[in-house]
Amino acid sequence: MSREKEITIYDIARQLNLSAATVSRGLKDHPAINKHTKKKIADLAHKLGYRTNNFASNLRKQRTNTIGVIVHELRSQFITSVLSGIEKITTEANYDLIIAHSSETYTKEAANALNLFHKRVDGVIASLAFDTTDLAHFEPFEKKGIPVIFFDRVFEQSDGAKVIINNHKAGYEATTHLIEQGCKRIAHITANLKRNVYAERLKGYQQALAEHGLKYNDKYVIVDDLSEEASILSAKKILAMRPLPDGIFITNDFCAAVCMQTLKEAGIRIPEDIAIVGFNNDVICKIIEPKLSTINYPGIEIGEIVARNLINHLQGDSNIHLTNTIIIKSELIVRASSLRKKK
Amino acid sequence: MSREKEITIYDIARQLNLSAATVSRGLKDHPAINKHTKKKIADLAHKLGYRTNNFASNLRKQRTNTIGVIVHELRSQFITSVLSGIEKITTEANYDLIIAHSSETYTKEAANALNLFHKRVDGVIASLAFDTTDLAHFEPFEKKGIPVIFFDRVFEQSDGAKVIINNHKAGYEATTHLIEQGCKRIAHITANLKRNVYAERLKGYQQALAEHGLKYNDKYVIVDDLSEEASILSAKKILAMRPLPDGIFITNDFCAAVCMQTLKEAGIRIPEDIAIVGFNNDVICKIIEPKLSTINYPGIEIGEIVARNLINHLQGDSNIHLTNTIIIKSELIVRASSLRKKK
DNA sequence: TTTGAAAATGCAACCGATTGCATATAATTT
DNA sequence: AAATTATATGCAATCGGTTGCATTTTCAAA
Repeated sequence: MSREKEITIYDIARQLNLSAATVSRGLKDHPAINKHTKKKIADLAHKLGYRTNNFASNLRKQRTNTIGVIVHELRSQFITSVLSGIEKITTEANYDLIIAHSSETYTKEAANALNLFHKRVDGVIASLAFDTTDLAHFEPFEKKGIPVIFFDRVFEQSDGAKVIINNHKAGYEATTHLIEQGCKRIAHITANLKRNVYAERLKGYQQALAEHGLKYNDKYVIVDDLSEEASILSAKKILAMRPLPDGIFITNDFCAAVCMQTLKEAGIRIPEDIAIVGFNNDVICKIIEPKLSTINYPGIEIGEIVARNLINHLQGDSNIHLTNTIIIKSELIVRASSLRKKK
Repeated sequence: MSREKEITIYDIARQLNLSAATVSRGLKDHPAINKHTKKKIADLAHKLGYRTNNFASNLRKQRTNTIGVIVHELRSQFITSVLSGIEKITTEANYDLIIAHSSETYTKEAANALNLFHKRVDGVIASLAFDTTDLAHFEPFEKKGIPVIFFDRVFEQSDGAKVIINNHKAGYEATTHLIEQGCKRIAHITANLKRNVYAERLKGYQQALAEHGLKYNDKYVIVDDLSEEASILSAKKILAMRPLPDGIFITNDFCAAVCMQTLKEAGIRIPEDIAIVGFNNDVICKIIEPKLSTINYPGIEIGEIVARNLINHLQGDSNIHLTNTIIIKSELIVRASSLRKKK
């Protein structure tokens, strides 16, 4: 069944009475090759159903034209948006993608990194797992000069390249908005504070409170893992608080949606009793009742920018190590879940 | 920076006074190699930081250990679940994955197929775009004996391998459930009827109506593209129907969620005025108010089964062409959106 | 000690595209 | 027509692992 012989440049060369070198150059539009020769080569290649052998080519060129992507989770609207942006750019530039996910564990993340290293990817794009506390598993890449670029979940203090939003500012704006809507006791539901994104948002939340003369209270900060079960638990903790909070800034839309639902079931009116702001601008925001205020975090753009930068670096058009941090614009989107006052 | 020389089996061979052949065999645990020699090779390889060169290996072996996946859309809960299942299995079996998405267009799907063909994937997993009406773009694979296995969106009449659910039965059960809840005028919102999944569900819907003595009415069937905008329009069409339907079977949860919301805004009570059943069992079902009844379509399992079958075939453990259709169990999940009667 | 078989290892030809350098051919200048 | 310069093409080594077959080593049986 698979007995058809593969066509190589040697077959083409023989039939046209040329050398393999000429065919190779002709196929990739080398300037030294005559136009007519190129045409003949291209025509015959097409006729014979020639397909280039990337392994031979990679072997010789010592490059793989492959980019590795490590994400913490696949089943997330935000992440798939980012991936879709990355895919668009890398495909255009003729790079392959190997996508690996760590399911939020350091161990799998390190294993994935090692695997990509052995696969000899030309570059890596990564977003860190919950419990990753060092970048040792990325050192082999650094030693070999293989560029690694982080997005979203990063180490802000490291000097690696990264694409992020200003999480501090986003947290500040979300909280300030709640204050402006008249909230006095604002809770915050977030995730593992080892991760920059959550730590920064918390700081923004704290700063907003401070600037508006509200006292920061540990008890109003809940850390969970953003799963459905954890979100229900978090909502129950909120319900048990005395006095009850009148506003919550939740670091993730899905988590916010689940909380909202649990609160509603307990008879809380939103936004009248408790106003809520989420994070990410997931499609879920517009489906839940009332619609969820949130921070718009543009996944596709992030993906495109990350990929573009990596590829420019690989092609020598720019250097990642110079522009070490890129900050993408994010903004507050106000919807019904937090809107108490008419404008 | 990237000046460190790559270690090859020749380096190891030289240092141990062995031939490259022995090192090659030793590294892959060939039975003809002495245990002690193997140990020495493995130790030195590790010490020198040797990493195998897959291109050289692939070039020689004429296999890529790569599987191509073509899906119609990345940003879908169902699809990412499937991908996550595929990824699990292929990673365990040490295969790489190239993921391409067609954005629901035949043109991109064909381009992706061609690309994967040129990349010489060992096998292909695919789910078709809305407007794909033939499988001509998969012929090159067939000619070369490269296995292609379809899931979800397939041509049921083709004799290619496929993994699906019984869409006819699912449509029948969803509709029958609505009838049992007392619905008399049941509408159906679906997508491009060229796609088996939607065509079959429609047939199931029709059969259920017929068996329960309800007349089938063209006007109650709306075809859209499942986008947010289209779903809102569909809901408006429902609202304009006279008499108003009292039940809707919607072929996709996201679409159902958007419709439900639009209907609610128009003052319709769910399930009292209109009962609704969706499809897929997306997380969204449990977040929307009232919770959405749906058909459970287990993405991860589908992905695992598809991948497992393909890999078994590639490794000669079984033959895809023999077991040509695999039907996965799906089932109705009843939630508040369709529950009118107490049990 | 000799012999035969089993166990280990080596030889060398692949796989197919790339590329620095040399050579041949054509076009241009003197 | 000879010399000079472009323009085209070819030669051959290279990338690194694999594998059929030959050769060597080891070890038990004769």
